[in-house]
Amino acid sequence: MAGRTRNTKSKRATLADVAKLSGVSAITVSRVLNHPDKVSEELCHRVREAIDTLGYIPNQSASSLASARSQVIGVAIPSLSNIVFNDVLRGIYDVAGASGYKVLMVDTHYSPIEEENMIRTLLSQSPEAMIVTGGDQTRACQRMLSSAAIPVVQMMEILEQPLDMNIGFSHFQAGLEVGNKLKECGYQRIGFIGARMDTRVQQRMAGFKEALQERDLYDSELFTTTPSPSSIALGGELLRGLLSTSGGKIDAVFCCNDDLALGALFECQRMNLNVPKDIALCGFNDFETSAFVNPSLSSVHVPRYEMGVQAAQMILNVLKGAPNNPVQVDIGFELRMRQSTRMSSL
Amino acid sequence: MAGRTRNTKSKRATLADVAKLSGVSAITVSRVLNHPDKVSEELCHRVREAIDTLGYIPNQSASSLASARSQVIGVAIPSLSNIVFNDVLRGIYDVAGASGYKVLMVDTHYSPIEEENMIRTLLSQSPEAMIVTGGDQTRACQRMLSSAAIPVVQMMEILEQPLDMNIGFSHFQAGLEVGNKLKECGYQRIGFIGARMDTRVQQRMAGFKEALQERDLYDSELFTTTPSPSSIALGGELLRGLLSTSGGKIDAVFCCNDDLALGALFECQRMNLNVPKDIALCGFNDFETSAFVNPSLSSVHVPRYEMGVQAAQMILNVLKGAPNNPVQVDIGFELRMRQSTRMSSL
DNA sequence: TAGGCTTATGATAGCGCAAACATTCGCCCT
DNA sequence: AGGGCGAATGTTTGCGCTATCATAAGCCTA
Repeated sequence: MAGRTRNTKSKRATLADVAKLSGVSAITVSRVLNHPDKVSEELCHRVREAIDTLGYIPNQSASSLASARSQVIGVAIPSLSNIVFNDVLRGIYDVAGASGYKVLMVDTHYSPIEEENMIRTLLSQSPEAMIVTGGDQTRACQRMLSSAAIPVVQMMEILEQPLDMNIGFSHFQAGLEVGNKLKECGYQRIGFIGARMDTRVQQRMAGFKEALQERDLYDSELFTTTPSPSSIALGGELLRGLLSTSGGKIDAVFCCNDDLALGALFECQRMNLNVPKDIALCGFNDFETSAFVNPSLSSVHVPRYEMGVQAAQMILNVLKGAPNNPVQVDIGFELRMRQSTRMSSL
Repeated sequence: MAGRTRNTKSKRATLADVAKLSGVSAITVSRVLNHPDKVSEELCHRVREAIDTLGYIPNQSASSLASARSQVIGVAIPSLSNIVFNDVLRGIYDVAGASGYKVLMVDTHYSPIEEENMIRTLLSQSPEAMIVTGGDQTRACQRMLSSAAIPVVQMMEILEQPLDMNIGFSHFQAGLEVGNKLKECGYQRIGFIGARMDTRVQQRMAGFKEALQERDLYDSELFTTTPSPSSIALGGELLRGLLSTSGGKIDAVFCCNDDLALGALFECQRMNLNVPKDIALCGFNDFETSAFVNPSLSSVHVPRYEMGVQAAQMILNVLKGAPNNPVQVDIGFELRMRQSTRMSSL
């Protein structure tokens, strides 16, 4: 019905309406809402009653305009499909929400151009702070963010030259450690499958490659990548492709994320390949499924929720005027080696 | 750096600044941005140059206040952890974003009380429309939504008495059909495990129960529920519990969602129970994993992304003044029976 | 008891923008 | 040539709120 009756001009109640009804000035009503300690209990009570009877809801636009405080934190993530960002978002929402901030989130679809436009849109809402993903914003976008003169957190990865604050971990290092681990396990013909290939995946791959090169185990033929978005289905396809082009002589594969890894695992099962005997698999991100699937999937665990929480906290600290807020936080990662990489001999 | 230099008062440029620099009146600049067809090409160009050099970004609060149009659509979902809502959100974002609307999303944590507060907050942003989940808002909340006099879509389920517009499907019917299907397959000792037990899960369970009762197959001992949020881990636990309390005499289990179902499946594998020979499993929501896991998991497919898309479209239609916009849409569902319920005899 | 202080409330102004109305100019028609 | 019209631009006003300053009343101290 609401949508149907918009013509009936029962204008939304304003501060002035509440003021009139409760017999005080408008500013007093404002104070009841924003600084109740500065108003006598009796008036406070009377005003609140008026607010209730009128169903008054403050107009945040007017408030923002008058006070230059929007109570909004802008967040830009590259994808809503990727569950990884979901967990981070949840952390941000939980912390920001608890402090009365609204979160205005945009999805940049992994495109710096789109990111620039979306961030411009976000900035038009006068956010008090911004949380963005990674460091490959366009120059124009970085300029906008800087001249907005608000706290900015770049998250998900550790950057050499952050715009302002930064939280994440080294994807290169993570890839390197996975590579080292697979070497340690004694695998000899080690492959890689990657999808989307955004900067973070590229860094993981670079680290992984470096680890393999160190013992001359790197074989470019065993590295398969595609710009397509990753999915379980794609993981199966990439694995099958890798097996066929390499003549099947592969004993371990690092998948750039758990979507691909699970897809690869399920595909192996359908091909009657034993994991890890015939082929070992390692993923990245450590989804809940990975710990429970059989065989359980080795992966790199990242404290995503925690990262969102801390990103928001860094913001709130600055907004509250905390003096020595950390500027760069390495939240780390953790290799979780499970059955999918256990050597049969062990 | 941005966060550190907020004191340097290089105030953000305003319309007036742009107007002065380009030698026109403020309203002309406004028109260049909002109704460029009403301004001569030459002026348009000059103004845009000034906008670029000043890095002008409009103040949406001021715009909203002056024009009574916020360009914001409010969305309330019960959980960010539940991937189900992710897909819906994505649909909403894609459609709303493409039409220049911003989405302000809140997470109500499955609590009507919290929902009421969050929706109050949302309404203070003067959204032009709202999309909320389900129909169990508090009375106060429903009153707020109605008196906001904006289009409202309640989504995820079909409601008897929607506040305004409504899109979803019948969870009762879905549960009923799953029950009928399992009966058809010849299962005799049929159980149910459910988590969270929000209204939609309750409806699924009710439909399922009705289907079983019809042939006297309902056994309350085989129905296990918990208010805890669902997870893969929990699915395993619930299944183990069900097997132990029922003395193992169960041949099929309907899990209220795919998290639980996958957890149950993995647990069966660890207990060396053959699915579907020893026990059949059916989930709900049809995650991508469900189609690829081995054995593949029967589930109820729901067009979530599509639902988000259509919810947003219904909103946009009303905002554009379309005359006969549908008020209630049943988006349906589809049973996808896979290996986890295939009788060995078939 | 005067002076200064705090506490509670109010009056005024202005945040940045767009709606509404006003003005100007050139053009067409008769 | 005069009236009428539309396109292009400008002026004024006010959206609803809060920052700022002003005021009034009470209270303490010396």
